[in-house]
Amino acid sequence: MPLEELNIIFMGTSDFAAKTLAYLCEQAVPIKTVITQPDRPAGRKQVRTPSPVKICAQSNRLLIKQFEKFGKEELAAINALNPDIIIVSAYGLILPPKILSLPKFGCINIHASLLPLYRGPSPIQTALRSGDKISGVTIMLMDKGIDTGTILRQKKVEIHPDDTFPNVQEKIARAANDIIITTIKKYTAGKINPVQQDPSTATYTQLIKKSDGLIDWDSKAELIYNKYRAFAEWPQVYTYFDDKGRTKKLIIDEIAIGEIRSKSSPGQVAQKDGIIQIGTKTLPIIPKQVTLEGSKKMDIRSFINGKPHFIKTILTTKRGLFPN
RNA sequence: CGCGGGGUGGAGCAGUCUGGCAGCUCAGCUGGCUCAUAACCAGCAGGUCGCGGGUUCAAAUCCCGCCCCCGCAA
Repeated sequence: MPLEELNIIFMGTSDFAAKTLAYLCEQAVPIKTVITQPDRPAGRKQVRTPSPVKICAQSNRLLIKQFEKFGKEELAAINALNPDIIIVSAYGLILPPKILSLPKFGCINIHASLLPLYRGPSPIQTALRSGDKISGVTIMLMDKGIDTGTILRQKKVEIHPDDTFPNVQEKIARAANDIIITTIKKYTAGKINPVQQDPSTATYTQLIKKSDGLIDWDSKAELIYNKYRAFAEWPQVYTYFDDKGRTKKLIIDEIAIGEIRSKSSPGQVAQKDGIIQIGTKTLPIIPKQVTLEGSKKMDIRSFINGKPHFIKTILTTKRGLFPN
């Protein structure tokens, strides 16, 4: 069905969703209305900040609606728009089932994994943490469950060993853009037979908390590295550092894995051939960029210039729990 | 009034509590040494100590006001 004849609503909030919306606008797909989460307080000043989707919608002069909840009024408002189809991408809240049946063609969802793998809120991060080499995007029809709907189309994406969250997200968003328009056209023309997911192979992802970024040095270097890749954008990986008796949080912005197994015990900082390395259960971790609490992001060399006592300290997972 | 750390040569920091010559590591420059190094030796240059006011014989340091950066919280 030609897109021009469809009443399309786009629902989304995050950066990932904004990439799709931007593409749809670029391709002149008529979006009747954009629904995004209300502006939330953010940052140190707690300023109410518009979502990436809202910013994109504004610059494309689209109609924007922001609902605090989905009660009768809100549903009626959506119904009044007479949508033929709603495209949902990373909206961030679970939609009430009543919305799903409002549009003639239902709600379709863009999900950043190859369902039924990685259902839930953090598919990209979970794929990276698992060290997966393949991920992808799924376009599906939404039903009552979370990411359980029938599949319209999927596209695979390769993940390279040094990919981190931002560029994997970018790849997957691009894959989504590659298929979204033709999928909608074919689906609304009745040319796609939705395929059921096999629930026996389904896996689930968790909402990520800031504290998930804490590094456990007593684990394999590969696991720490994968965590760093997954959380590169948010919440980042961090450890605690005894700065002359004061425990401080140290974010490690950029790391690599050393090639030679070191004798250092987990969390032990050492300098070898001028390179700072931190012991793990296996290979050493080499920090390259760090941010100390209260300070700016800097390269490890600069950090050592100011705090030479960092070498020989033992990093830990808790505040105030340092040996000696 | 949410909590906390900070602004000192180009980079990262100490010095501030207890006022008294501007200090450390790195980078830079000059020369030297070495088969060689993110190595070593000798020397040089580079600073309105965030901004404004106050106290004082004397302020990076004490007092008042302001600006900016960052970690937490949300």
